Amino acid sequence: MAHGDVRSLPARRAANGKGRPANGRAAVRERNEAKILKAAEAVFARKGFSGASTAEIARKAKVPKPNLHYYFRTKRLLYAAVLERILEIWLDALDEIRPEAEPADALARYVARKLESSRTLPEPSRLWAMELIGGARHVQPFLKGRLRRLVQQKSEVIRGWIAAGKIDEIDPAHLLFGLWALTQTYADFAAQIAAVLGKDRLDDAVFAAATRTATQLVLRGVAVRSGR
Amino acid sequence: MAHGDVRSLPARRAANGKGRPANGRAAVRERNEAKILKAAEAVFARKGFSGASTAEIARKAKVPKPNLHYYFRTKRLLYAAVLERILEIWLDALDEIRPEAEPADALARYVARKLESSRTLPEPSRLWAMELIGGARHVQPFLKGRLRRLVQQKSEVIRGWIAAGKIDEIDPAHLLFGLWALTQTYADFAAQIAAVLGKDRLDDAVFAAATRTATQLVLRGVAVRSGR
DNA sequence: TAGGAAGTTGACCGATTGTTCAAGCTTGAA
DNA sequence: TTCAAGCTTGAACAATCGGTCAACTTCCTA
Repeated sequence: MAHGDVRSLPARRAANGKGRPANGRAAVRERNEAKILKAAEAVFARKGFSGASTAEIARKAKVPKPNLHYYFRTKRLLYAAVLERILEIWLDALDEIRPEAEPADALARYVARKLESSRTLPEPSRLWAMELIGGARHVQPFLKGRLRRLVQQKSEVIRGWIAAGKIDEIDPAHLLFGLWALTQTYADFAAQIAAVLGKDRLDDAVFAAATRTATQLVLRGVAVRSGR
Repeated sequence: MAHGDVRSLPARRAANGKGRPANGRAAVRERNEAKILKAAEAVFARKGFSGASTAEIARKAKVPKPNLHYYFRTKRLLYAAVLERILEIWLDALDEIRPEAEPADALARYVARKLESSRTLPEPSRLWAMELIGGARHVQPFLKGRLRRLVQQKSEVIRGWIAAGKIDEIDPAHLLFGLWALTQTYADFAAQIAAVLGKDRLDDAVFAAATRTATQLVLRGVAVRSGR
């Protein structure tokens, strides 16, 4: 990642393991960091890094501004911490793409999971999109490293499916780009989709139709031969 | 649109019709406005509305900062002027979707045109994406009005294709959302795609593969029975 | 229970934000 | 040739920017 370790200001006794209720120094720290991270995520997602102001984040998190700098030394480190949290969410669904899985199941489940996280966690997706549109300066190492290797690895799985005659010929990487696009659009461009559909927000019915449509495009698009 | 008429500061003798070479007051104005709009487009596309600074736009356009305010009274009006230019580009390709067209041709041509503009004009697409992610505050009237009507109208065309048995059952609006997503991702998220593919920029080969993959997903996805 | 680290916060820093102003320059119409 | 309208621009505006500081309170530990 393109940032120093945030967890080094004071020593971090960390984890707390047990779901201890709410006491002790560590608990205070954990609670405040969470409050700030959540507020930061929302503001960065709407305005991008340079558009977001620490004052607005502090206001939304209901802490005085110097408190932000106490827990995260700079705006940039706060941004890095928010991005780091998002990476895992972003990658999570990809483990549906496994060699031994049936392509129809795997792809349908992947689409469903990605759409589900567009529904329940739209802000991380939007922040990620903002970062990429802005040139991905803060996540370049991740993209060129871990994500690139992961895509190569999953592409190998898809090529395996093709070789086994389970799906039609298709460019594996571009299939993945398509899957990302088809699913994240419902988080990133929710405002457009809602307005066009004449709704205030994207409700369950919209996501049901989205899942049906995206799944159909993908499964028929790669001509999955179901079964065995 | 969500802005006043920019063209009302002094009287605008406008248009110039003929491709007159480069003289006269109107020509100076036209040239400077174009310079500023181009620079503004690039900066807004990278930073969003609130993240962009008029100083950076002025620097990039190579004009003193007060000159910006002479031609576009405020930052917001400049932003509105940039957005307005983009709307037409955005809608243009949609006229491929016509009742009398063969679905296979129409959809393939639509995908190709959209990908072509992702390749040649990525910045307008990115600016549009930034605006939508940020909540679409400046383009809400357009989305709920003109775009909504256009989508309803094109959905009717697609429903016609379905009724005529030319393509399979599918939700027309979500098919359009999918088409937008599949094509604009190559402009909006170019940084991610390039990094993952190990390239510096998206070259012609990438766009060729993108066109093939997206077209395949769409055409097979809706099971076009090629006509005649 | 005393001491000190951890956490909180109002006031303030220089830099940058969008915007205004007034003075000067350029140019086309009379 | 005149001169007002159009255009240019350095200087400066209040407001906000990210960040610092020192004084204060809270609470764990020895």
